[in-house]
Amino acid sequence: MLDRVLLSGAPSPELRPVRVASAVDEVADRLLTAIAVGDFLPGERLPAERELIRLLGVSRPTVREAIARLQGVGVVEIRRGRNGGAYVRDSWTESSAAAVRHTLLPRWEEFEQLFDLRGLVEGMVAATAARRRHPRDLEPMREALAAYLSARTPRDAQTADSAFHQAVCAATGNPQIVMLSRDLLARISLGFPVEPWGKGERTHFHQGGEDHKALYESIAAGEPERAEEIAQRHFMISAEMIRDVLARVRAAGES
Amino acid sequence: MLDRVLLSGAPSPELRPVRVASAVDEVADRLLTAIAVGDFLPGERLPAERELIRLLGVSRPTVREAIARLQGVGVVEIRRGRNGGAYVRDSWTESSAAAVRHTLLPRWEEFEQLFDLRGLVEGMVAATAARRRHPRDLEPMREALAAYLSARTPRDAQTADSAFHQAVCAATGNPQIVMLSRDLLARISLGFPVEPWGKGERTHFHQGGEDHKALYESIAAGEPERAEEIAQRHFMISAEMIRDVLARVRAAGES
DNA sequence: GGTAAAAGGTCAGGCCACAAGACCTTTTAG
DNA sequence: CTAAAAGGTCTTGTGGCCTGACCTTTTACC
Repeated sequence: MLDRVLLSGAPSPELRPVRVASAVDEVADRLLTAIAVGDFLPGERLPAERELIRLLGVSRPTVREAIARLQGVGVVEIRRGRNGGAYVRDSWTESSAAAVRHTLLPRWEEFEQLFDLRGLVEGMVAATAARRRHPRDLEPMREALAAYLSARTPRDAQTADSAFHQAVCAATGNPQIVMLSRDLLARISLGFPVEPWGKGERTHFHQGGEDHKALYESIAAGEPERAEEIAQRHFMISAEMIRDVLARVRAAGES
Repeated sequence: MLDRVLLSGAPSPELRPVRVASAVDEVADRLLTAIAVGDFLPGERLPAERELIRLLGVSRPTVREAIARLQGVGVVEIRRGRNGGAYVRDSWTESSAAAVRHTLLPRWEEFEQLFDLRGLVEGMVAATAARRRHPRDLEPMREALAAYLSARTPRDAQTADSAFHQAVCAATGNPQIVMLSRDLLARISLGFPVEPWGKGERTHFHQGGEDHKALYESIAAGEPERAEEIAQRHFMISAEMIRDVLARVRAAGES
């Protein structure tokens, strides 16, 4: 009802102007999402152009322009010759701080809402996983947890962290939930690497380990309320860290 | 991890083939969604072509082809002359039963997952609304509830129902939640009208009234657990009805 | 150390969906 | 009866994308 007044007389929110996503837009978005979600970690190489053509089903110029955009924002670095390709840059937040300021800060309110939503959804996911958990679902969680606790490098920790949360989602037995969780992660991470934890945040890192352990136990024990509470708090802290990073970026931009 | 094996060697789910949505696809999808969500009820007329051009920012041939598709599936009926336009057909499920069978049945598993997800999400929404409710948020809910209880025609009930659930979402204070809820509704309703309740389902209708009343009261009283339980059950029942309708369609198709 | 393979870099030609705009036809309110 | 408001039709122009061939750079491997 309110929409009808707010949106310039449009009888439905669906009738807002259409933004025909071009193929280049789509590919650039996909690649950026894949990087943000952690499918390609800093230092790793994206598939070769001709491989991406095959995977994505688009032409080479399209892929090239998409990659050129990522390069333009400082997300990847192009190397030529054999073993060349688009390499994800280390800690690309710093190099693209300017881009972050221009892209993210104006939409900050939206990000706060997304943080909130993600906390709620992941809480719900954890509770549901605790209710429906099946013995065979616990196995991957145990594995990921072990990998996380024994991780030496931030990269390993990140991979294990991702695997763990994915395992929790999978334990709900609903693929749509996995997709929703992944989508939220992508929308939140579009501006910065998955876990923007520099060297100083190792402490949180370990606290995160406690969180993961407690979350696993509450799910394994079938305690929905506890699982929900832990997950929600966990993702709140995660959001808090990103806020800190952003605050630093903002400060750096104003100085 | 598993994805890397399952998806034909793709290193990331984001690298599946791109489907560049054409402008026509997008517009047709928007219109169908708007109808499915109940922004345009049976018997009502869509905005005129030239109006849609203005709203959607696309060219006339594009709008025309999109509308032609809706006509092709039997969703709208075109009338010419003054006061002409695309009118939403009454009970278009029946007229397009064949389309339903070909479109929906193959994806039935996905729909079951969406029903499940919707129940969980709406439960979470209700609980959150109960926790965060603000006096000014309760007003629209009361209004919609009153409208629902005093509705004479199914159409009025439908409008009020939609307004009520939207008000609950709004009470969470998070616009992203409103969008998520709307998106889920759209994805579920894409095949059939919002509330596929024929004359025989009036009983459920009334029970729905009880649900709405109880939901409002638990939110107003600030009882998250009760609100969550009511909402979840409410949407489970809703899903059950759609299952019934589909079962009937399937039976009609096999006979 | 040479060479071929594997990557990125460049370019030209052709196609198709879409945008813009003018104009025709049908219906109906007034 | 007439003009307005709708859908129906057509033409023309353009931009984005695909195809495909070829060039350049680097490096693994013989």
